[in-house]
Amino acid sequence: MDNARYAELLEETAALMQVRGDNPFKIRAMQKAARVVSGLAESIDARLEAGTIRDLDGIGKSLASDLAEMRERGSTGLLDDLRASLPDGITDLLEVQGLGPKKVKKVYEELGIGDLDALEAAANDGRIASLAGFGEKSQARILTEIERLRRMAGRTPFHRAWPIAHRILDRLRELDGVERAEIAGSLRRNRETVGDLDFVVASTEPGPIMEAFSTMDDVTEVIGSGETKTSVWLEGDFSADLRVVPPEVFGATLHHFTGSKDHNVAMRSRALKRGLRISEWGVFRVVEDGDDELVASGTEEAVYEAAGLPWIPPELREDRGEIEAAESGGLPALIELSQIRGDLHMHTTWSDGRHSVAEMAEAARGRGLSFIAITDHSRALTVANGLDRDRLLAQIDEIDAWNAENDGFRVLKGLEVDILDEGVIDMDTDVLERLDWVVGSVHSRMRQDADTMTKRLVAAVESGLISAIGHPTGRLIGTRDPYSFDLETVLDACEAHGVALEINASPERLDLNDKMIRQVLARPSLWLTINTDAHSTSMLEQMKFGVGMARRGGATADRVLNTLDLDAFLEARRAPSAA
DNA sequence: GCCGTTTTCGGCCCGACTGTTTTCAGTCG
Repeated sequence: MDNARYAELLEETAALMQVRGDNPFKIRAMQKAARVVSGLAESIDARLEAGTIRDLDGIGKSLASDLAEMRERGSTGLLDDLRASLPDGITDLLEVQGLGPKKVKKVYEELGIGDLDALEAAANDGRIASLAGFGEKSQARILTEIERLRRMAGRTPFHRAWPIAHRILDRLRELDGVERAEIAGSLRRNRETVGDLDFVVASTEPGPIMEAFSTMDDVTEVIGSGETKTSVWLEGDFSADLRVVPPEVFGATLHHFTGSKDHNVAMRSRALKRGLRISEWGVFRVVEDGDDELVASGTEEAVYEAAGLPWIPPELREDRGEIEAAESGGLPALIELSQIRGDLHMHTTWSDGRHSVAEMAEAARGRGLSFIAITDHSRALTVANGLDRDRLLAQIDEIDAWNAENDGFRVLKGLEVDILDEGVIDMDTDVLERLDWVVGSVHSRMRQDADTMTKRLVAAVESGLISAIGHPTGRLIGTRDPYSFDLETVLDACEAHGVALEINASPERLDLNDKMIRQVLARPSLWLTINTDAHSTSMLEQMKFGVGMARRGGATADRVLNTLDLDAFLEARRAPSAA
């Protein structure tokens, strides 16, 4: 059973426990376990077998036996009981904004409502408003929220949220009285999907700023507005929160709204043990029989310092051990965009790109890179005008000619070669051996079963003809699931043959993701590469998204092949040569 | 249910905001 399934079962258990009204601390323990399991690089199965399951933070005696039972029969006694006593669709009700466990319990117990359809019907005929604690407004809100829930498919993919967030940020920064404005929330943490957008602004005059925010073009509805906080719905069914605070508390507020929630909870309970209290208003020393004393609030660095910690990069703030690492001086020096020297996956007009080899080279040089690899598609990808043998040979000549005329920047000869069925490489070996760098990618028959796909990828790696695996899971965030295969088995092969794993920086892909990056990092001999897969000069700027995902995975520059200078890179890469 | 720099019991983050309320419970992040 894979970790995601364990996490689902734990989450379902936690959700049902909420509706049943179980001890909130037990529920929190269950939720934490789900988070730990889903973020774990190694498999739960392996941990259970090795007897090391209880070494995990948040997994005690009871959860260890729950996990063992899940492995054995796909459920637990507790989960069976919960499922038997509550209707199937009841956890869907928790997805309705404004309905929490208490209210769900109430509508279920008093009206027998167990799914969204029943809730909608009850709201339509007025039964909700007649319940104690509910009223006309909550009933109307439930209807609009159900409608919204049915329209949207969960969290917003990063690549959709990012441009909108930056447009709003730019507007906020132009407003009078705004001293600082930043994006917070999961977008700042570079998560691949975001629940909503969060903005933090420093100003002494919140009123006009919140007014301007709530009347922006994109706003379809104001959800709420208080003295310091405004929440709105935006076009496209996702929400945005704005918090406006005095400049002297900006750091504490930015920290608070960057989250994650779990990171904040962990920070706060840690602070409590040191006689400190942390809120969005600052770090305070708790004073008995008096006002708590402000210790820090201006910058995030000061907040962490007051808590006895170094600043923790947002990408790591998920309560997955980063606080302990910070405490022991073990935080990784995460890779930064400025450390990237080359881009090893991009397309030109030779296949489906919009710009020529020379244009891509000039644009990359203009961005401060010192080398790129041109990796157009191979012939199997006919829809992308893939290169056959002769056209690739002609491109090689063109690149040689460009390099001969240009100093101080190098264009490497490459190919994004299709990995066909059974791992067959879609180009002649003698041509591949003339290339500097070959990205092997799967673009066809993606729905093969895990065993077939694993063998296909392993065979491609074992050919010796590829330098890296491109967008290794094939996923498109929110659109196409990753194909199923066993990453660990493929990594075994990559270790044996010196093949690198790509972090494809295209924001629709972000592939590998953070968890898989950690799996790669756990094997010290493996290299990562971070590449844009640019199909135009402007797309070269997407490198930052790949770096963001690498940072979430905990990657340091010394594990990323394209942070090396050209000579070191050429020395370290797998040069294509038949195995 | 988990956990330990006030250890094996007794705690477990914190504040803003809303709606239904006459002082606060519930939700959210």
